[in-house]
Amino acid sequence: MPEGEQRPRGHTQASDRLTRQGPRPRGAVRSALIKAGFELARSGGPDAVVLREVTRMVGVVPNAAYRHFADRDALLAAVRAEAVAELARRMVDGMGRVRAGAHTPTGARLRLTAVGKAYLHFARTEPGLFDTAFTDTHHPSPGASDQPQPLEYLQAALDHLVQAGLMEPARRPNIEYPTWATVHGLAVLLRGPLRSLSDREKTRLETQTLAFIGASLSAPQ
Amino acid sequence: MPEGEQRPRGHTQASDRLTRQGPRPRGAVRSALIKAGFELARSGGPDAVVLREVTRMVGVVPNAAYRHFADRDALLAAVRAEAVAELARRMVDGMGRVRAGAHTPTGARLRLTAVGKAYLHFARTEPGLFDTAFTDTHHPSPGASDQPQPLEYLQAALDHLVQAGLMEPARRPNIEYPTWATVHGLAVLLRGPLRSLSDREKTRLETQTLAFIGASLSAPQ
DNA sequence: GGTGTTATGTGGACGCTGTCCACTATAGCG
DNA sequence: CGCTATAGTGGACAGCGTCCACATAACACC
Repeated sequence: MPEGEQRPRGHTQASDRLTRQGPRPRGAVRSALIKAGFELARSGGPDAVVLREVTRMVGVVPNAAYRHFADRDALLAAVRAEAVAELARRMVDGMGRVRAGAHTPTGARLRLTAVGKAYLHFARTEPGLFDTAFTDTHHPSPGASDQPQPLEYLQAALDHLVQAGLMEPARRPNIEYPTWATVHGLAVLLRGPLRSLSDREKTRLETQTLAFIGASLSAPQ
Repeated sequence: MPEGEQRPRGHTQASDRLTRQGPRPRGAVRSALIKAGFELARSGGPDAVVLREVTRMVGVVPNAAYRHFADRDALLAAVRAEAVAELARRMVDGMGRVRAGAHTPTGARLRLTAVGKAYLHFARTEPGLFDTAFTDTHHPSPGASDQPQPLEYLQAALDHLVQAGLMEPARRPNIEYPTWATVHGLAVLLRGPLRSLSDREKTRLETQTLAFIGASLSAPQ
């Protein structure tokens, strides 16, 4: 025991608030835990979201987390939902920067590539959050809708592609999954087996892959 | 201390071999550790490869592992190399079942889809090994060549596609990466966000995705 | 307006993990 | 035959997720 600072036990007093960091506004700890977990996930991926560290950042004892989450996995699920929401936000931002109307041929094409580029850019610049967004959490993800939001934006972009006449309607059904798989797969490979490629090569591969998708979507027959 | 079984300390004797499991054949422990880790990875993925459990399976004290591997990560890297080798084996098997020659149009096409199907089948039937094969291990993977072997089979299949006249040579350069990304991405998504799909739907998506790849590869211009 | 219930945070403990250090015994070389 | 590198043992440590018992604050209700 280093210093002789005696801390009053039991009966908590007003002056105690500063040292004990007693009660906080309702629900503040819960969101603070998620926020702290989000920052840990950003810098170190899902494995960096360690319960004791999160509570330490919030200034609370480890057990306090169990008042808000069943276990570490539930906390991670909440952080994951936040990471997914952040990815969705980036995709919307990317699409929003396209000036051409969504129903014009060029607009439809540009929006689709904008969605893909935003996805790949997110994976490259926020690897921790990207890994967290797609980690497995036996607990169901809370908050967000059951359907993953990012998929919806891709679906909309593909629908516009059909409406603009750049893709045959017969090819449309379920095509969002091969499309998503291609972009997602490249993002994963660039973070994994292909991580030693230069930034220049990575960018070139991203461009080639988006063209690869475009070639399949607008293939005849 | 439950029983009064006194174990001789220090000076090890012949009769001791049975209880102490003393020295084993040279290098036997190392490969046994990898094999045990491989089985753990098969049933529980990379996180299931816990050093103490691996040594327990081999019948050796935890510290013994440190005579063969720098740390848990090095052991995991060895297990990962084994998982990659297993994936490569499955791909060769799948290609080998195609009877048509590799240089005939139908043979080239069938080989490419056989490679993709083997990849997806591996991910679906051996999820633990699949995750392990693509886990990150700060240690470089030992044993296997620097280039990932599975990629080489894909490259060969694509080369045959060009030679058979089913793909324009101008489209060939680096096309293995978008192709790999598509198959890998689908495998990952089916284990992640799309895991709740029925087996029937998954199989249909796999078929559609391979067709998606084929459409892009053999697109004109 | 006092009282009891519920939500929230604390303290201490347990078993598990990866890893380190000191020690021992064997194998194979000279 | 002796020495040195190699391989295995034993004990320890800190950090982790989690559980239990307890203390306190806010809130509802009569």
